Amino acid sequence: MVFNTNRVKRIITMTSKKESTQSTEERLCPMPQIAKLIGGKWKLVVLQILIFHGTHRFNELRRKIEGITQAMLTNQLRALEEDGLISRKIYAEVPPRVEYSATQKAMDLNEMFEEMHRWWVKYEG
Amino acid sequence: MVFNTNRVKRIITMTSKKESTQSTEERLCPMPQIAKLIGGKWKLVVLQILIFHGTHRFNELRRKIEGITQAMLTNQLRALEEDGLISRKIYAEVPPRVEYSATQKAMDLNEMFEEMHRWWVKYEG
DNA sequence: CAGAATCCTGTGCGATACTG
DNA sequence: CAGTATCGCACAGGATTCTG
Repeated sequence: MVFNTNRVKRIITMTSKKESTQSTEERLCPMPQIAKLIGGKWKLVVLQILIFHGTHRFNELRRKIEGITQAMLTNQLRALEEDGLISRKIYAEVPPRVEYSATQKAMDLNEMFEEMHRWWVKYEG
Repeated sequence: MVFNTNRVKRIITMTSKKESTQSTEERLCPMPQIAKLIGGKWKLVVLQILIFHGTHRFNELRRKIEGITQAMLTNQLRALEEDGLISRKIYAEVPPRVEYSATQKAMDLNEMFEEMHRWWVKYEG
């Protein structure tokens, strides 16, 4: 083991409220549920942009995310909004303007993104 | 912005090798590719177990991961092995024994898991 | 501009049965 | 014990068209 064993133990302890009947899947933080929040092909991309590059309009996102269709972007934005990860602000203008931005809940994912990024640079960059 | 802006700037700088033609998706670390490595319904679950709970045999994993089928577990383990995230050690015994463990590459994801876990506890725990 | 509404397709995922 | 081998479906993901 190269990583800090104490930190690992602490995490395992934190997560094991009941010792006996629960599966490992439950005692650790439940990845399937996390996958629902940030899984899929686009959610991490959208979050990354909104977290690190600030508020964007719909078509700004669309242009920045190569390969995504309008429908998919709409879907992902709706899902993210439902999960409280992004906020949607509509301006009563003509032409209509809608701005998307990361909520605090999403902002707090930035540390995770940083770790993910360091890891990526180390092994795939 | 609540989070540390300097760190954010540093990350953006780190990732932008070419400024001009590349999409944001490419200038930041490419989430679609990361999703290929650790995405899907089971990979994070398997990795979490192997990283934080050490080496496991096939059926040990199977028992710990509620709801997974043999076929799926095999698939995910093969994929993870191909990506260099887990190692597979076969013992020439009867009955056969195969042990799976996290590689260093996977071990280095533990910080990301920790951040993910802190976030989960804060918002969903 | 920012979508809604359709329709369509690939494949992620799973159930089941069989094997060295 | 630790797998393969099939089969099949639901659903994520996508192309296209229409609208306030």
